[in-house]
Amino acid sequence: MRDQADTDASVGAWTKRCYLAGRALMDATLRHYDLGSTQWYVLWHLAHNGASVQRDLGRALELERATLSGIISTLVRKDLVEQTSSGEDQRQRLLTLTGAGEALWRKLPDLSFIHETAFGGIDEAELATTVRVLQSATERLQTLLRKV
Amino acid sequence: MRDQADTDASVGAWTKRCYLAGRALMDATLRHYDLGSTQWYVLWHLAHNGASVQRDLGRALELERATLSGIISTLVRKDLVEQTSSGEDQRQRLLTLTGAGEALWRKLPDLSFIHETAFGGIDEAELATTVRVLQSATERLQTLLRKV
DNA sequence: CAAATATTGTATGGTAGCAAACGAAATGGA
DNA sequence: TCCATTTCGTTTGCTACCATACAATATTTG
Repeated sequence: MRDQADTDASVGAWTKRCYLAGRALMDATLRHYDLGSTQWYVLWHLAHNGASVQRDLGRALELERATLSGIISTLVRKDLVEQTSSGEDQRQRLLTLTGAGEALWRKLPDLSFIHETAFGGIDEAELATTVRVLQSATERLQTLLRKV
Repeated sequence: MRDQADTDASVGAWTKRCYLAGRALMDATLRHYDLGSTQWYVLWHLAHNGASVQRDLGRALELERATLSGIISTLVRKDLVEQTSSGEDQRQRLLTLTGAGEALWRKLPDLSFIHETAFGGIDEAELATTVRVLQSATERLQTLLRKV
């Protein structure tokens, strides 16, 4: 018998559900192409905006340096992305799609509707409020903890 | 100079932002106690509901078997949770807080407001719709991909 | 200019999550 | 009863995320 994944354990409350459900959907689709969802975002950005310095890509996709660094290294290992030094600033790395990367991108089904469903439809005002509440709560707690 | 974490890289779109922001807040607070946010949820459940079979805990917190298994093993390693065999079903493991686990729980600040802010206030109808859309999209894509 | 500081990317180690495969135990049907 | 199936927990291997620390390079300041 096939030992398939549990279906009784979906994910927690709604932000978690929407976030992880969207990721799960993308992952399920991208598994056929041996790609992760964040890897897809990187290819997406490079395919639409052309070569990019790693720093800028990180800001655009709102990923931590360290996180992006890992993602990029696996994409380089898969020969989908190339990392060259950008002439100007010797610290920066310029990212470009390789031929294989462009070929794969053209083969991929259009996932932007997933992106929209899972991550779109944002109520920016509500988001801003939530984030502000969380931030001030963090600060209060941090202050309290420092005193202990 | 202190090499602190980037602050320019918050997280992506709003589900991601809310989900990860909530986790980040809990993690920042719990770091002082060497606890992760999901570990906190486990202690929380055990402290409020008493001993629990691992299967039931998994369903209550909506965690995958494999995910929970890992979490439990680190909590056992930290001697906060005990895993005994539940008399009836020899496959099941009964989880209880150890003395150290209860002591730690009593020391922890109340994080339920974070839980509420980050994960509460769910519009269940909207959630259900979103999840349904995502699921049918998954199925459509899976079918398409199987045919290729 | 030299020294202090900031920025960029990398590496390490941790948490959290999922899929797949496995053993052990329970259950259901022929 | 016996065999197939299901359930429960674990393990392995992967993605993704963060914090921390570090080297290398830029930039700012004295």
